[in-house]
This record gives sequence, C-alpha cells and structure tokens, in this order.
Amino acid sequence: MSVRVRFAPSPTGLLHVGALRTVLFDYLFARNKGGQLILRIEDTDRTRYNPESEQEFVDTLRWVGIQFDEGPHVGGPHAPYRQSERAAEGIYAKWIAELEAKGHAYKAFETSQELEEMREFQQINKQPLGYFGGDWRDASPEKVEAAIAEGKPYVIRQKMPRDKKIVVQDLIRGRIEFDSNTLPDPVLIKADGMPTYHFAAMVDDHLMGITHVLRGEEWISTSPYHWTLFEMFGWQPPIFVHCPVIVGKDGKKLSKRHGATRVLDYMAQGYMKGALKNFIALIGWAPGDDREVYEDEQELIQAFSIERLQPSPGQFDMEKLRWLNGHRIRLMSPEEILAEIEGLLAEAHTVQYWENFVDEPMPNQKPIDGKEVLGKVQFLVKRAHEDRDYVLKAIKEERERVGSLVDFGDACEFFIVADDSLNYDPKATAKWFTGQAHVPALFDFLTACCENGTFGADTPAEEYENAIKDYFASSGLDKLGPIVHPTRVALTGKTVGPGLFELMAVLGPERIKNRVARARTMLS
RNA sequence: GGCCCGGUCGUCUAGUGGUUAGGAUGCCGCCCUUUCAAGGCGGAGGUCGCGGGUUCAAGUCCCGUCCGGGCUACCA
Repeated sequence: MSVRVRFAPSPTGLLHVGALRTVLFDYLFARNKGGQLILRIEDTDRTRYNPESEQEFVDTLRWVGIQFDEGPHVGGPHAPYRQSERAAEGIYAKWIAELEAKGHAYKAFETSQELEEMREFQQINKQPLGYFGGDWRDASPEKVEAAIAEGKPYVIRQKMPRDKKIVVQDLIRGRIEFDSNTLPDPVLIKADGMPTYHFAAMVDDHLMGITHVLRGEEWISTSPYHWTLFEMFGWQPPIFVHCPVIVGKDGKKLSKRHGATRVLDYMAQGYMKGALKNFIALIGWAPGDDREVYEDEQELIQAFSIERLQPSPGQFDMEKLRWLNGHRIRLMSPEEILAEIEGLLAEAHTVQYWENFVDEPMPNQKPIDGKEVLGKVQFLVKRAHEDRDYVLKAIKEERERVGSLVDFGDACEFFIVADDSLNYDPKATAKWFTGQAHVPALFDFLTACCENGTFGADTPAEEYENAIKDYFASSGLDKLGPIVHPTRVALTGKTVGPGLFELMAVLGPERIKNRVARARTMLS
C-alpha cells in the first residue's frame, strides 16, 4: 500500500520550527516512498481560530518548497480538507452516531462549572484527575432523553474501556502501555457540535487513508484514546510516529527568548531554505553514516529513513545553522547568490521583519539596527540593477566570510558605496594613517599608478600585486604590512576584508584614485 | 500527585555485547597569508545520568534510582 502522510496544523498562530520539522519529515518520508503528502487544516476550535494563520502556513510552506499532493489549495479526492467544512458536511456527526450506536460514546450533561468543582474535589482528595463517568456514562436512556428534552447542553464522550491494558505501537519507541483505568473519558464532540482533535483527526486520518501519523511527542499521552477509537470503529490504526521536540539552549521548549521560532524569520535573516531544511532534518534524525551536508535535496530524500528517527529531544544550535548556511553560500556562484538575495528582498516578510526589528542586545554587544541592516541589503540590490557585473565581483570576494545572505549588505558596502561617502573606521585610520611618515609617498605612488595606466580598468589582481611589491622593494621598508594596511584602510575604510590585490582589481583605478585622494585629506 | 516519554564530548549525532567510544559544529593551536575569513592539518573536550546485576566481556541486556520533559481542557 502506498504511503500517505498528512500535516495537520491548527490555524491558531505562526508556523514555528518544531512544526516545520514535522512537515519536513512527512515530506521526506512521502517523497522517499513515492507516497502522498496531504495538508489538512484542523480548525475545530472556534475560540482560538486565527484567520491569518492559514495564510502563514501557505506562505511558509511555499517558501521552504514543500508541496502537497492534496489539500485545501490543491484539492483532492477527500475534499474538503478543512475540518470546519467537513463538520458542516456532517461527516463527524455521522461517525459519532455510529459510535454511540455501538455503545462506545455517550452524552454527558455536566456544566463546565460542575466539572470545575469535580476537579477541585479530586485534587483535594488526591484522586486521579479527569472525568471517569460522572452521572452519565451509565445513565439510563430515559434519563438522557429527559435531559435532552429539557434542552440541556451536552458533550459526547468516548467510553473508555475499563480494566484493560492499552498498548499503542509507536514506530520509534515501540510498545507504549497504558492502564485504561487511568484514562478519563475524553470529549469527542463539544457542546457547540464541533469535534475535538481526538475525534476529528482520527476520523479524517482513517477516511483519508493516512498510513503514518507523524506528530509531536506531546501527543503520546493522548495516543491511547486515539488507538482505542480505531479499535471501536474496527478500523486499522495508522502507524504512529511521535517526533521528539526541538528545545532551546537551556533545554526548555524553543521559545522567543532563544531567538526566532517563526520559520519566516529565518528566511528574513538570510538563511536559505535548503540550509534550513538540511539543518532541521538533522535534529532527531541521522543517516547512519557520517554525512550531514546535503546540497541536493534529492539526496536527502533518498537518504531519509523513518526508522532512523531518534526518540530524544534535540537542541536548536544556531551556530551550526549559520555554518551550514555559510557553507552552502560558498558552494554557490555569485549569480546564484545575487538571485537569492533578490528573492529574499522580494518577500514582503523580509522587509517587515527588519523594519520592526527590535534587538535585545547581549550584555556587551552593540544593538543591531534592523532598518540599517535592511537598508544595506536594499542598497546592494539597487546597485546590482545599475552595475550587475561589478556587484557580482564584490559578492565573489565576500562570499568567504558570510554566514547569511543579509551579511552581504554590510560586507559589500565599501565596494558599492560612492567614493565620497565611504565610512572610515576611526580605529583603522588612527592605527594606519596617523604618524606614518611613509604614507604620503605611498599615496602619491598609488595615485600615479592610476593616472599613468599601471592600474587599468582590466588590470588583474596579480599585476596590482607586482606593482605594489615592486614599490615595496624600492621603499626601504622591511615589511609589506606598512604598505598594505594603509592602502586597505584608504580603499575600504576597514582593517578587515578580502585580499588587497583582489579588491583593488575589483575597485579599479577610478575608485582607487578617488579614495586615495580622500584618504590623503585625513592624514594629520 | 497520577500516567507516559527521554538521558553518549557544550551542542547535533554514530554506535544493537568485544571500538584507543567515531564524525560534525563550537572552542584552541599550526599551516596558508597583507588583515579578517575561508580552506588544510592538529589539539583539548565523554568515568556513555547514577547504582546494582547478567556475562569471560555492557554505552549496548535486566532491575532500581535520579534528573529533564510531556499530558492530566468542551486547546490542539
């Protein structure tokens, strides 16, 4: 039988990295097995429903490049794929009626206040918490009829078996045993007529022919309800796969204080979908050999095996993500990198993210100005429209020292900025300009080279190197540093960056001349 | 409290009775070099949560224990 898996988010908020990992596993598994991936929207809780949420899922999944074979936006043989719409079609009503007829479900008429009091009583008397039958599990038909006739609101509960060992099979943990006497009767249909997750998800999983249910491990404790529901209907249960959670640096569930949790925020920060997916797949899964870089997604799909999922929770290590992202950038051509940066800026969320960015600066770090970060990347793209070849050369030189796409904004800035608005780092000028007697002559030499054609428009880096080393030989200096460093500061305003000769070849004589002239005015 | 799940270098992990416990990241050093990186090479870092057992042999099997986490809603 063909593998069918589903991603079934509840549209209550944003799509975070934990959920991404679950869909990723769904996706990798489905593609590896040549099966189908289904999107189902679990919008049965009207109180928590967030109308923008579904769009968030669609945007995020589109960005990461996970496509569904069936779902609300692509249709399919089991439509509709939103549970609110399925409820309206009477799907759940039909199946709950069958369950009641079989005696596996019953109506319960307690008010929420009565349930509250019951819980308090249980707490005080150290009894197991939960609804184990109350007045209604074994109520006579007449009593139930009377309550209905009175118009009392009710829920429908699952009549859990008693004195029974319930064994749930989990693919990565094996048998999980529960004593049915510790399991209260869960609500299947709420007073508003809507099904709970426990009911709707299982009915749909069966109806949609789902073979493997991948979900977070927080569902383990409710899995015996789900398992027995399948037994009550006489349906073949799917294979349950409870994925471990992703936690933050302190071992607690990943939250805002660990950094971004929203998947789209990683996009905005310049992490590429391929790197993110590669990284996230490796939390809780490993191929078994020592491989961990998958440049080609097809290879990741091929390597993926659901049996190799791990049961223990994993931490989200930003440093490693950054490394993987940078590694991937280095594998790309400047053209590909520029295209990625342009694509990134075309995403509305990127702009929104940086414009509203509020940094929580670490103890002794200067805060990040989101608008400045964005501005630099936007400037890079703007300059790319004006002079694409030039910007590509700058990207090529800076490719070695970035961890994310947005880093190029700052890294390439000195290349693309107008000569008269280049920023000079005061510490750099203080170190290499002031009190350096040989620097004026050096600047004269550089200017002369620009004017006499030694530095031409197409002069390669090696010739810049030869010219400067010749000058060094005749200068009487014993180290190349005093020549190279002031030149670097004059041309870039910084002490760090690409190789001097390479960056000179990119800048060309015009810019070199202008910048040296400006630097000269800063000599004191 | 009850019921479940988990526990190998800081982190992600390999490992299914016999390995000097391997790889990656991060950290440190060396090489390269005009700087910062990148890259190459090397190093430190693990009494496999702890305690018992089984066995000639245990990270691997069994029991206990501790710690962490989840659930205990008419939320998912």
